[in-house]
Amino acid sequence: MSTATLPPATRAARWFHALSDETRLEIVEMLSHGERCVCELTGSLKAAQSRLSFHLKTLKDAGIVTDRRDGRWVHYSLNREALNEMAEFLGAVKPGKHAGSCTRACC
Amino acid sequence: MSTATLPPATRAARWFHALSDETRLEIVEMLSHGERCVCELTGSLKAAQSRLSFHLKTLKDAGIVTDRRDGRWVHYSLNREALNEMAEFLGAVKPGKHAGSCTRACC
DNA sequence: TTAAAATATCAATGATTGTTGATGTATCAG
DNA sequence: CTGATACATCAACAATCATTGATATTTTAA
Repeated sequence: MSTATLPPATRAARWFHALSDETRLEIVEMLSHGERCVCELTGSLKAAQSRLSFHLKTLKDAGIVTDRRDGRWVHYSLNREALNEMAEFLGAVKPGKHAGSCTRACC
Repeated sequence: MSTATLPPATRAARWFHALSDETRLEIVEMLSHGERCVCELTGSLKAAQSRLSFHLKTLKDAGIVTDRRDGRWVHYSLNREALNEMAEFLGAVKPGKHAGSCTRACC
């Protein structure tokens, strides 16, 4: 279920989709403080367990978070690499990057 | 139709949603080379006109692009500010930012 | 070995989003 | 004024996504 082999635009679209939901952004915010287990997230975000699980899976499938089982708990943490690549994408796309070499075809 | 007054998480979710579609990412890529009119985008991306228009509206509503009418053409360009804020969000969320001050509640 | 806790998965449903083709609107050229 | 061009909007439909409640799985404790 890795996204590593997908074409770049597809990968990027999945990353952005994973962050396009407020609940998932809250999860990401919490994980930015460090690894958290699902029970902590369920407690803080007022969300049903299966809902949380769904959103965590969405984030995981997109490669934004990783999980680690420890006994009966599962701990989630952010994947720094994915966040870096997203930031890189945004940087590459900033206006002005290509200035000069880009003429317009019409109008 | 501005997003300026929305709560930050809502705003961020909309930005990310706007970039969660491959067609829109292609549009953004093209606009990163400079302002473009719809006819150029329609030509390059193999997409029906109404489809393009829909995606441009989505990007515009999210504040990612701006438009400028010039006679019978409409030119779109990237909104540098929004891209900066997205990058800022990603930077703020990178693991390690809060190291030390964050203890875990359980597990 | 049984029971309970932590989490995942599933099926059903509803909500949101994207696509298509048709029609509307503004602007310009003749 | 008329017709054509560039673009937006709309309605209908299809596809994707999120939510809920129920059930399954794994692990540990008693």
